[in-house]
Amino acid sequence: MHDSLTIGELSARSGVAPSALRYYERLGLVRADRTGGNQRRYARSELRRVAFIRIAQQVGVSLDEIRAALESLPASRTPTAADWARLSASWRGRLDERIRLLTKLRDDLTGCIGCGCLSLQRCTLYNPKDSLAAEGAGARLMQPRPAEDGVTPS
Amino acid sequence: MHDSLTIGELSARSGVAPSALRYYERLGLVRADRTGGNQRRYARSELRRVAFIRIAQQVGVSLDEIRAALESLPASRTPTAADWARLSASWRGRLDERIRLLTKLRDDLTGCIGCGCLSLQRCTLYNPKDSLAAEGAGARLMQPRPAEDGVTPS
DNA sequence: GTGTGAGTTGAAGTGCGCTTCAACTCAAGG
DNA sequence: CCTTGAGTTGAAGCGCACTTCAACTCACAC
Repeated sequence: MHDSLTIGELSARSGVAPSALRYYERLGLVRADRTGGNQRRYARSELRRVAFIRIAQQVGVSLDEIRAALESLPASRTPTAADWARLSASWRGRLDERIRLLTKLRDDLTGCIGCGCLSLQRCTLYNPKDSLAAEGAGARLMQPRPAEDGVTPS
Repeated sequence: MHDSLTIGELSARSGVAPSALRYYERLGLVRADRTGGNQRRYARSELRRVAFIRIAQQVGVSLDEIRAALESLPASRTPTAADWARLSASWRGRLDERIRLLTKLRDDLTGCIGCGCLSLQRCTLYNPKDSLAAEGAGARLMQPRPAEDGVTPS
C-alpha cells in the first residue's frame, strides 16, 4: 500500500502515543519526512527504532542514552539485523547488572531484614555505592552523602 | 549521651539529606518531636524507619506505598523485629516479580533481538501488559494503548 | 554575652518523560 | 466544494522525589 506511516499509524502499530513520538523526534530519537502540508511520514524502519527505544526503556536506559546509542547506527543505510543485535547486546550487560543487584537485595532482604536487625552497615543492603535506586527520579544535585558514620539503629 | 537525634545526626547516620528527611516528614513517613525552639528531635527508632524507606525504594516502591506500609506498623509501641520482618516480607514478592520480569526480558533480548528480527509481537519482549517500565517516570494520564494492531517492522 | 554552625519555614526550582491544551491546517471521502 | 477526522505547533502542566533559596531563629562553646 503506502510505504510510509502517518503518526497515527505508527502510534497504533507501536503502542506509543503520538505525543510521545513527537517528543522522541524533538530529542532526535526518531525522524520523519514531511508531506507538502507539513505532516509527518515515517519510514517503516522507524517502527523498529521505536521498538528498540521502548525495550531499552524497560532495561532502564534513559532517553538520552538511547539517543546516543542510536547515533552509533550507520546513517547512510538502513540498519541491518546485525546492527540491532550489536546495540541490543550493549544493553545486555546492564540488564545483567540490574538483575544481579536486585537478586542481591532480595537475598539480603531475606537474611538481614528478615531477621529484623536492619543493621544497614553490616548487611550490604543499604550500600550507597552500586545502588540501583532512583531510576528516573528527581533532581539529585547534592553530591551523594557517604553515610560517613554508619548506621546501626536502636 | 542523648537518646534523640538532631536532623543533622539522623542525616549523617542514615545517609539521607536533611531536606529529604523533612520531605519524608511532610509525607508522614517519619516523625520527630520538637524542642522548645521548634527544632526536630528524632527518636533512635526513626533510624530504622529511614533505613526501611530507602530499602523499599530500592525495591521500587513509591513513597506513597511506603507510607501506607508504615502505617500498618503498631502505633502504640516501638516496632519489633517481627514487625519489620513482616513488612519486609511484603516487598519480597514484588522484588521476585521484578527479577522475574527482568530475567525474562534478558532472555528474550538474547533470543529475539539478538537475532535482529525485533518482531515485537511474536517475541513477548514488547508486551504492554506486565511491563516493568516507567518506574517513577512522568505523567501517565492517557490510558495505556493496547497496541491493537501488532508490531511487525520492516 | 556572643559568635557561629545548625536548624526552621514556605515557595519555587529541577529533571525526566511525557500529556494536555488551544488554535490552527491538512487530507480524503461523499 | 465541504465536512470531518487526523495532523500541526508552542507553551504549559503533571507526578515524583527531591533540592535550593532566602530570611530567619536556635543551641552551644567560649
